[in-house]
Amino acid sequence: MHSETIVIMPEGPSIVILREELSQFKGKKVLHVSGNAKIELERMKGKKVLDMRSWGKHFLMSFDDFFIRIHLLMFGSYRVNEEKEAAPRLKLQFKNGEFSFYTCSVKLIEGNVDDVYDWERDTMSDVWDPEKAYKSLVLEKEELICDSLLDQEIFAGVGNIIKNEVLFLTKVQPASLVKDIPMKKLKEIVKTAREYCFDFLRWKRIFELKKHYRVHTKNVCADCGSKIVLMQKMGKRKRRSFFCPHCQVLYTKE
DNA sequence: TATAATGTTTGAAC
DNA sequence: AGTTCAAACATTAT
Repeated sequence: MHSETIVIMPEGPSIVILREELSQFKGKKVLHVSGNAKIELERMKGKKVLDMRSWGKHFLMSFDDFFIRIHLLMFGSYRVNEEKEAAPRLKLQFKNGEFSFYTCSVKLIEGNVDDVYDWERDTMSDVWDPEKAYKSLVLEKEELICDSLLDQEIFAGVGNIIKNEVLFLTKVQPASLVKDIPMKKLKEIVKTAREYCFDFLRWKRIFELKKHYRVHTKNVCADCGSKIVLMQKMGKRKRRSFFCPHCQVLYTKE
């Protein structure tokens, strides 16, 4: 029994890693439940975790007639076979070990995950559907592309780092309106979002993610040397956007 | 030490 | 009544 830790940067790929680390408890019976989550904890006691899945930034544990949805939000974390100082929000103990979640959102939802989630919307899923994402994206005419990329209904799992990196890779400025971006470029954004999610996953696994940032938190463009622009609260989501004003195109109505 | 960050939900205000 | 927006939540590194 060894201990594992850490989720920071809880975007979709990090939740895939979380799910993999906890999969050792899939099919196992819950012996003890504790934590300060405001749900009926007892519902899990003595029951088997039938499945563990993820959808975007959601981690899902299925039981007989309900499932638990965990969202790490901004500051959530978890530990396997060890504890932090802080009180766990949810702790599950099994014969073969235990895990705890901290400062996260925990919900108990009646029914089956398949009734709630469209797996084709999850950028990390085997059945992710780029066509579907594209069709939803083009409808968001009046949105800024930086807002649409963070829309979990379209790109479940994409977070702010992925947003900034994808826009850099596709050479689009975050303040471009969706309706002003050519169809071909929108398709490239969809494709690149998916690909970058898997690059993020690969680098995250080997603790090399930050090393590969091209624009996020950077001061100087790696490609042209221009100063990277940081806008603190861009768009309706008010998130940080980093971009190179030289390499990235601002699409406008003209 | 004050600040800010990878995110979402809630409820007030219009 | 529907939309929008700010506040709330809460941890950790810099």
